[in-house]
Parts: sequence; C-alpha cells; structure tokens
Amino acid sequence: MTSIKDVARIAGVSVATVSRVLNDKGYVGQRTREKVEKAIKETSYKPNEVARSLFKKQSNTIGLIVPDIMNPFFTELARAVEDMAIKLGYNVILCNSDGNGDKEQAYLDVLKQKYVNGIIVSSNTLTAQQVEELNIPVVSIDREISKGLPTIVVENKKGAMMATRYLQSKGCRNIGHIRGSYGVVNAEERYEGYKEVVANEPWFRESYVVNGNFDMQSSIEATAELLRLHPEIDGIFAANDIMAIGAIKVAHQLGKKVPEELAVIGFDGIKLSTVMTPELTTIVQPIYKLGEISAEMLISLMEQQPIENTYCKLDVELIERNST
Amino acid sequence: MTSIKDVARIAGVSVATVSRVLNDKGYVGQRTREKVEKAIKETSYKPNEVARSLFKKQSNTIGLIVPDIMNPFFTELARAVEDMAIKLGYNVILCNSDGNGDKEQAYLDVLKQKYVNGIIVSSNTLTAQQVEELNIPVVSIDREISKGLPTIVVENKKGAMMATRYLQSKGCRNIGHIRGSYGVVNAEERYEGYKEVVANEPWFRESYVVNGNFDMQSSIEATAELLRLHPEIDGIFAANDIMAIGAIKVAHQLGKKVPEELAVIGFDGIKLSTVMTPELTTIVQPIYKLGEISAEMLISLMEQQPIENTYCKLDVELIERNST
DNA sequence: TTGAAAGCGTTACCAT
DNA sequence: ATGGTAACGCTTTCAA
Repeated sequence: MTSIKDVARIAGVSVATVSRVLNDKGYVGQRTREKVEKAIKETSYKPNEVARSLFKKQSNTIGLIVPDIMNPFFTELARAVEDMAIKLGYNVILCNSDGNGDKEQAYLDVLKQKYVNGIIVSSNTLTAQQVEELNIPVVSIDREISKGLPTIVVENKKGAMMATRYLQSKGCRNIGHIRGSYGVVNAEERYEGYKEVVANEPWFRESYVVNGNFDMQSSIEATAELLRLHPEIDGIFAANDIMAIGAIKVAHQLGKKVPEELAVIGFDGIKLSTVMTPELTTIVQPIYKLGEISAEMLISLMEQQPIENTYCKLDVELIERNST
Repeated sequence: MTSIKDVARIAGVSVATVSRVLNDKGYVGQRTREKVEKAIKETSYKPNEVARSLFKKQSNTIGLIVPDIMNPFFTELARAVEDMAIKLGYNVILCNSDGNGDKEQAYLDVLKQKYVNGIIVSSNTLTAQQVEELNIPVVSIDREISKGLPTIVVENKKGAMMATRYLQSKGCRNIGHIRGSYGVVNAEERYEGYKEVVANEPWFRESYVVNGNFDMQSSIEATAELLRLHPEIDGIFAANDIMAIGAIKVAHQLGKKVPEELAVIGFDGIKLSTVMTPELTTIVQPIYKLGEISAEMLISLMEQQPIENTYCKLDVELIERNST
C-alpha cells in the first residue's frame, strides 16, 4: 500500500504539502498542487483511514445497535440508516443485541474503542447513565431511553387508539389485544392506547389482553389461548404485524374466517404485510423515514451542526386492507 | 479516555510493560502484573482499537457486501455472519451494493482503507482481478466469482432438478419456470436444472420460462404473462421464494386454486415461506449455515489457519408444504 | 524482568 | 507557499 510519504517523494514535496492538497486546506501553489495530484493518480494512492482516525479521534463510522436484524422492522431501519450514512460519508457497524443488556454494553464498549463518531440504538435495557458515560452522540430509535436524549419514535398510543376505534367502526363488539413484551416502552404505549378505548366497554376484562412477545410463535400460542377463553372475540389488535400474521394463522386453523368472523389489525407496516393473503390492515409507521431521520440527526449531532429538534415523534397512518 | 500512558503512570511502570500484560506476551513479573492489573481495573481502561489497528494493519473488522439486506435471504445471512464474527472477536461493517458494480468497488476501497481483515461478498459483477488486487482475504458467497477464489454456494442445479421432478411426481403436466435475473450465476444454474428435466417433454417451449428478476413485483408481472400465454400450466417452479409468493398471489387473483389447480414451488427456504397461507413448498438452503461457514472460512483465512477446503457447495433439501 | 524508543500513516502547528 | 516535526495510542525490538 502506498502511503503519503511515497506520494510526497514522488511529487518532490513534503508530506505536509500532500496532506494539504488531500484535505484542500491551507495554501498550496497551483504548480505544486498539480504535481501532487499527478503523483496521487499515478500511485492510485488512497489515504489510510485508520491513521486518520487515530489523529482525529473519529473513524467516519457509526454504530447501529438493534435487537435483531431478522425482525423486518429493523431490517428496513438498518437499510435506511446505511443508505443515509453512506450518502453523508460514513460506514455503519451492525450490532445485533438480542435485547440483551450485557451484549449492548459490550457493543457500546467496542464501538467506543473503535472511535465511532456516533451510535444509533434501539434498546429497552440501556440507561441514560450508560449512554451519557460514552460521551459520544447517541440517538435512540423506536424506543425512548430517557427524556433529554435524542430520540426518534412514533405515535404509538395514538396509533393503537386508531386501530382499536377502527375495529369498533367495523362493527366488532369484542376486541382482544395481543400485546408486545412487558417492559418495552412501545408495547406499553400501544397497550395503553387500546385500553383507553375499551376500558369502559361493558364486556372488557383484562383477560382480553394476552402477551405475544412481539414474535410470531408466542403470538400463535397467545392467540389460541385468547380465542379459547373468549370465543366471542370478533376483532384483534396485535401490537405488531408479525403477531397479527400469527393471529391470522391461528384463525385459519380454527376455521374462523378472516375478516368475516374475525377482523385483525396489526402495527408497523412491514413489507410482509402486503404479501400475504389476506393482506393485512395495519397501522403503518414510516420505517424507512425513521431510519433516515435518525441517521441525519445523529450525523448533525456528530458534526455539531445546529439542530432544531432533538426529539422527533413521527405520525402513523391506518392502511386499510383485507384483514378487517 | 484513559490511555496506556495513564495506566503506566498509575502502576508505576512503563507503557511497554502495560502492553505486555494487556497482550499477555513476554515476561512480566508476578508482582508487576498485579500492579498493572489493578491500575487497569481502577481506571477501567480499554485499549484504543484504532491505535492498535494502525500498528497491526488490521482492525478486527470484516466487511460484508450484499446486494440488499432487505432481501430476506441476505438478512439471515447477515445475521449469521455477524453472530459468528462476534463469537470469534470481530465486528462487521454492513454494505448494501444494490448489485451495482461501482458501489461494490467503492465499498471495497473504503473497507481496505479501514484495514478490515477480510471481506465477505455476494456479487455478480466483481471480477477475480478486482478481488485479487485487494490483497486481503475475500470469500464469495451465494454467487461464485471465479474458480480459485474461496467460495460458498449451494447445489443450485440439483435443487432445481429436484423441484421440477417433484412437480412432475405430483402430477403436473405443464410446468413453467420463473427464472432469476440474467447473468446471475445461481439464476442460470437453477434455470439449467429446470431445463434439463423438461427439455425433452413434448409440451416444452422456451415460452414456458419467464424472467422474474428475483423480486416480487417482477414476478407478479411475469406470472400474469406466463399464465395468460399458457393457461394450461399446472405447475410453476420459481427460482426463489419471493417470486413463488408473487406467483401465488397472481393465482389467487385469477381465481386459480393453489395447489389444486396450480402447484407452486420456490427456492431458498426463507422464514417468510412458512408464515403465509398456503405455506410454501420450497427447496431449502441452509442460509444461516451458509453465513456461519463463510465467516468461519474467512476468519481462518485471515488468521492463516490451515484450511482444508476453500470451496464449499452445500446441499439443499426439499421441504413439502401446502402449495403443491 | 523491565524500560526507552522507533514506527504505524496521518494532521496540524510552527518556522521559514 | 512550503517543510519539519510533534502528536494521536499502541506494539515490538533492542538494551540494560
């Protein structure tokens, strides 16, 4: 690999001068600049990013910590983050934490050791203190870590209310809820939204809510239990699309027609929701947008650009398809 | 951030000694070692990876270049690679190339500048020369770049033959094929497998093959065209699962019952294929395994460990579900 | 067994 | 306008 010294030697100048033309900084004579550029081209020299990073204490890299990239929500998010990062001159290191706090901390540590400029994280276990100790920009996405930290989330409660009311408007009389994991902020918010709408209904009892852990398998079990306990249920609001799909599978197995006998609505708007039959009615989050905005915000923070707003709550939208 | 100098000062030794205990290399007195370890703990010192990388010319990082992480096949692959990489002490930089040769080269360049230890890549445009010029270990996955380069692929042709023969065994008399993009090795191989089985059938004509470009939208269009042209078709082999799902959607729209009137078989075995109704019969690749093996092989190469085999062709399996 | 110092490839300050 | 050089934080050789 050719280094800046080689270029300097070939161009007959000092390394300082080469560095100046490389970064377009400081005075360089026209004649000299040309010589240097020629040498760079000849050797197809590419600056060593590691040496640069060591000096600058920044590596032009950002870390992205998500629970699991296999979850389609995070897949799309990751894609958006990577796209925006590249566009603005950064690479991204991908980290799957499985929601495990120890893994998260371990990732934070190595990312810091690698001089990443900033980190985007989706976590429910991380504390504000852990984040602040890092002393590098962090934006929290999908799940709020603490007021005060830069955050991008969506209108979870509002979306949940929309979903539940929509089911009512479709004539559902008994509406169940498959909730997401306990302790996860957005699961709680969606549950609250549902609760607020149905709390005063005469039929409502807490047993209309079951835990689906945000994944398909748990949802299948939870739905089976829910429908066994409450065969009168004619509408289900699932806290995410994967769980909604699981619920529909169970309905099929039980011979319940969707949407005629059981209406199902999800939350997220993952691509998957349009490929199945029936296509899923759902509360759509602007997932890609979430990722883009989080990357933009993080990079603004990293580059110390003036930033209007460090807390961003995006709106959601009900898309009506064939499962309701 | 505390540096090795701080630790040395606190422990009352030289940085060289600290380095020795850090890396457990060279002689260090028992007493001294304890002092140093104490200082490390007190300051919760973490070595600076960038400085290390500069010296070592290696960054404990590998690059992963895929066309698009949104394709479920690559999602699972990425997850496997990341898991294995972490397990063996490496991080991974994620790169989405969109199959664009320029982006691929751009990624190769920055990865090299960042001193990644090695790269896993899935590409049809990259040449052996481009890869060799890098002078760092590269393993090619899912698509072969050139004999001689480390490669992990699956039995594409065999799988395609299995799929087509299976359709025959199910009583299909006229079998169409939705092929993957032209120029992509595995698309060609799967096409060849199909062709080999049906070439001598009296009904066979080239118009039984349409191009679905490996994505759902194209597949939907291609399938519609195929069924319009050949309404007699009662079996379809799609070169991947996404296209198979698209084909089933079209069948639904046309009122054709799957599998009664039209049997559909896919290729890949992505998770998605089990969540839909009907569940998809498909040729399952060991996707996660592919990712694991590629990471293992790459890292063996990087660490110059003795390596048995640099070309790995994994077997596939037909999983019968409800679409056939 | 330990320490001093060179070197990894840059950048930025200070001279000239 | 250009060059010399310290510094970034670490590892490793060479001496002691």
